[in-house]
Amino acid sequence: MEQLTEEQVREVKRQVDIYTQGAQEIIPAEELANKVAKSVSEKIPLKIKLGLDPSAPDVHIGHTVVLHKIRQFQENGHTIQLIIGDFTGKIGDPTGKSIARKQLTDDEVKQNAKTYFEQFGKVIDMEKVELHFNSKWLNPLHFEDVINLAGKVTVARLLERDDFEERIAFGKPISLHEFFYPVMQGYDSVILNSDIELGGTDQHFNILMGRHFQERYEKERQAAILMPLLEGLDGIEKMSKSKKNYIGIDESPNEMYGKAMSIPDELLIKYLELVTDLSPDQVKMIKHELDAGELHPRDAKMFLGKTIVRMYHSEKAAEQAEQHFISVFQKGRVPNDIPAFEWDGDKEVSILDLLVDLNLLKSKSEARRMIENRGVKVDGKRIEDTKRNIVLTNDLIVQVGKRKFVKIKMNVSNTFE
RNA sequence: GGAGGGGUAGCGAAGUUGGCCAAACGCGGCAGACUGUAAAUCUGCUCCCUCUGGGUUCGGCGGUUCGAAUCCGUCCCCCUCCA
Repeated sequence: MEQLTEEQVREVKRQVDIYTQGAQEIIPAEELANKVAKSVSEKIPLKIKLGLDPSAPDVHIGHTVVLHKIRQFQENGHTIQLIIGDFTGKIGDPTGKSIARKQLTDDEVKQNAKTYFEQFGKVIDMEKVELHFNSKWLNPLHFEDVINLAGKVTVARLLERDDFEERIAFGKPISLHEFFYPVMQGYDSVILNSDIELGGTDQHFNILMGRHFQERYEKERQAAILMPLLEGLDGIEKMSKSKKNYIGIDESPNEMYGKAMSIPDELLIKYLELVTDLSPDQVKMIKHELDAGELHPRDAKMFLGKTIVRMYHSEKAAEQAEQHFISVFQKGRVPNDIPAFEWDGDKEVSILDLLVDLNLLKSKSEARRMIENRGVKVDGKRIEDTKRNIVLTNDLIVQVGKRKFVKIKMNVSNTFE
């Protein structure tokens, strides 16, 4: 490699700093730096690989951790290789569970890929992405090719994978074809000549397989950037749809803002680093102010909420979400965008029936309990008596807990006076 | 194919000499207090209803009994060990 100019050295450092931010692990760090250096000096973009599982198209901000990293590479002119693992998805990965994951059809894969795209577009520039389906090169392989490929890795090596190791220790079965998942993923890197592969820390083993196979095919080995898995709103478990601890990137501004406010303080910096478009310096500054006690954690979190809403909606929406939050939660006012409920029942009903009919609570028993727990208000006044009857009027506001509101809209046909 | 263990509320887990069991306890969840929709803490709730009482629950079905999560029969499902 030629000697870099001083300016180029600075440029390399700048880029490396960005790519390193928030990463859990870089394997190996020198190689990443070297690759960037080479790219800068020879003005050739790096090929950045990201594999996608085509079976889970519900995108939440946990998924965007890796996307933000992608975006940083994009902004510096590198090439992004998005791989839809359609071949892998069609086989169906049982991954140790007794329930074998269902196999996806072509149509489902396509549909899921489309959903990914629409949503990914909010973080990265989809126009500038190279898209690959790995069935393109995996499908045509003959059994002989597969055997050859399999000959390039040892069983001992494959058994190093944590969950394989674990399953053997616990006497759980491993199907032979499961060994091929890392093999296929590694082979993808060979085909695409990837320079860097991105992934969550759970991809550690698979990404290293890419290095292994590239070496066996006498290619330059890719470097790995492993991003931490983002904890959800509970601060404990990994963010996931099923745990209901996620912020979906399709959610409304108020929901996003509110959810951001409810993350534990300990996660604040991590969120700023991993799911916002703030620069490393901006995050550092906030961290410094927090540590110095100059910035209230609540205010920092409000900034986080605003930033997230701004990214997925707009500056204006972010501003409004903040005003909404201040008004409703800090000052305890009733929000102004309460869902309306068209009421065409009787004009006077028991409070229990009302709560159930408005879908605020599931059963009358639950409604009774909620009242006994002092969690029900009608027009701002707490209901104490479970036997109470409510006379319904237009715009009457029924509230359960802190966050559930419904506004009654009297059906015209039923309004006699 | 053989031997054994088990299926209890969202989860984990007691209870199996029949009544005191709508079922301990923990977690989770919800509400209230305190707050910053954070954490910690405290309080209450957590099957349904016409609620100081009533109804339906402990894998399914059937039986014994005044009375069964607990006993018997049968079926379904899960797990472990041996082959």
